[in-house]
Amino acid sequence: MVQRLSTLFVRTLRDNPADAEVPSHRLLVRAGYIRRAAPGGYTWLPLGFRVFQNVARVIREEMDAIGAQEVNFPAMLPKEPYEVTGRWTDYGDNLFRLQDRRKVDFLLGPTHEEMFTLLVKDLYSSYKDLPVWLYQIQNKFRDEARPRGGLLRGREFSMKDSYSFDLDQEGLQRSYDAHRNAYIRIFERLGLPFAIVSAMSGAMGGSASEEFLFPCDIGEDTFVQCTACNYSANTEAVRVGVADTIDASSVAAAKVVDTPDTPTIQTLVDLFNAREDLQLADRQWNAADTLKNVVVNLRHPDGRLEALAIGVPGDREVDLKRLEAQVSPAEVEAFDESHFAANSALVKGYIGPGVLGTNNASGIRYMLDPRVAAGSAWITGADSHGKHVMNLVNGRDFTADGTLDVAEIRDDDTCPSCRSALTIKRGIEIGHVFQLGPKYAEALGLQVLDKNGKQQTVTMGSYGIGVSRAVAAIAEAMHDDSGLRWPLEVSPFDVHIVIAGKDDATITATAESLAAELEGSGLKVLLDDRQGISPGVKFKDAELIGVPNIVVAGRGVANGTLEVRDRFAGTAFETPIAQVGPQLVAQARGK
RNA sequence: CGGAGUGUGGCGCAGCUUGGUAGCGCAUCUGGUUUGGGACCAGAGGGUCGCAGGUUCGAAUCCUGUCACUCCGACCA
Repeated sequence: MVQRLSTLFVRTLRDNPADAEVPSHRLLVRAGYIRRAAPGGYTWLPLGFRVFQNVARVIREEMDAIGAQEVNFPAMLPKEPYEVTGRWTDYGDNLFRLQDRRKVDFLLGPTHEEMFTLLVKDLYSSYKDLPVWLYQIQNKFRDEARPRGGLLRGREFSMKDSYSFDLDQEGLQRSYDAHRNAYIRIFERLGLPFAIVSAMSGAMGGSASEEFLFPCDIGEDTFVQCTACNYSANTEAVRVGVADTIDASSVAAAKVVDTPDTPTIQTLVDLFNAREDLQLADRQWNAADTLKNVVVNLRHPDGRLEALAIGVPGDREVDLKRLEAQVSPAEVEAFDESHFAANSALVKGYIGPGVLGTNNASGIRYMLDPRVAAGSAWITGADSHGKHVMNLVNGRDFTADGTLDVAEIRDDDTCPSCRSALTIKRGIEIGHVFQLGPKYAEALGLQVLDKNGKQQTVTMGSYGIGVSRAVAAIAEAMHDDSGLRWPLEVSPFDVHIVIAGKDDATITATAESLAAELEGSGLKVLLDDRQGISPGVKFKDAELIGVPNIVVAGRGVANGTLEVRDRFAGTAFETPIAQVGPQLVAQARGK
């Protein structure tokens, strides 16, 4: 049925809502696609819900095409499975917990690995049943500390999550590749540009993991791409290779230097450059010649607190996100004055490898950035107030407990794969594929009998797409200054017909007849039949709403033409009335 | 959770400094004029000023608390 704008449940806004900052959020609210209903929760209005359903349809078609089967779980889940896997506590404050009238604990599902695992365990027990791929499109709940960007990060949001179950790693790899390829097709159909980057698996556990990121300045994820090869990774997942060993035989013996008033790396470097006896023959000292030792506390899941020291070149900071990702599930806390006071070996501001390490005075585990090559010489703390030591050689004068790759990644850093330069970009995570491995199957006892009649633990994969987030991402990617622009595949309507100009029976009849013709051919039509509204308002609304094809029935009708506009190309053609229908139908068929 | 800012009809805002019972634009309704780029005239409806206390004869305005929102940071399949 032709949808008339005069009866469509919508109210477009002339002004931007004050609480919306990012363009997709502003436009989705202004054009009447969504309304905020709760902190981090949005209501879909008819226009928005059509787009949402279209995105979901594309996802369904591609998931079904690879043989995945759709199921649907409740959002309110029992605590027990999540206790077994530890996520009842590991998920922390981000988990919505609630109790029933008898004080029994429940949670609102943030993701459903446990439930899918138990479902398969419930029904299947033979290798002959595998592989099996199940998915659902469902609202997820996460008590985000800071929802933002409207649909981009909500506390209740729609996610397509699928799960694969295989007998072995080769099977898992096939399942993973099938989903990965399906995701590529999905995002291509949605018209979303994307980068596939290596990722950390985070709270999900498991091993191989890649993210689909929509590159975009307002994105919350930072990733690197190699300028030469196809390496790309979330900055949290970038792994710098361990530097080659350097021959240290010509390095003079380590020497302690008095360095009063050098609280920062810069003041230390300045002092070395100012002292004639310390100056270098061929260049200035710089921050990269110093070894900075950063001490943090790790809070382990069992509540235990462990101090950890990290040695990084002085020109780099420790990237807390990268650190958190590396030490997960432990959390990073500050090492404050009271902790310094409790460890007398540490001299704040002058900490050096002399006391760090499990076998040294502080007893603190000491990890080195992989850039700190064996055989490299450093200026670093001498563990005595106002003193540093120079020519301290890694491997000769000190050893660490291992390497830990958590220093910040910078533009122009070296690609771990081909040694060319990396560039840093931001992106919105729109999809994520994981090889979970046996973690959940093991925890929940999902086993099947193999050919030999022996119990085998199943290996799993998990694959997510943020459906509501994808709607926002498309809006973000496609909009222009006048409003939204939807690819035909997801547009709420195929054609937006505007009745413009003076009230004229011929114009109205022509528009009505075109609308009926298009609907008859299976297209979805939005007809702006509002009366007493000036054409300018209708044009502005049409551009704001963003249906890609706009047909204007107006002054041209007297000469036998309609104006056909392309929202993306910005073009407008006067087209003979009889040609308009067939032309739009052909375009829609070819989409 | 830390820092900054903001809460006044559906949306955007003024009023708050100096307390006196709420106003403007958009949107909505009625009538009329208008009709190819967010028209005009006349009239109308709609707000316990985020919430709860307090001060005061009197609070949108001052005080305290609280909730929510936005931005930056922390956090975040």
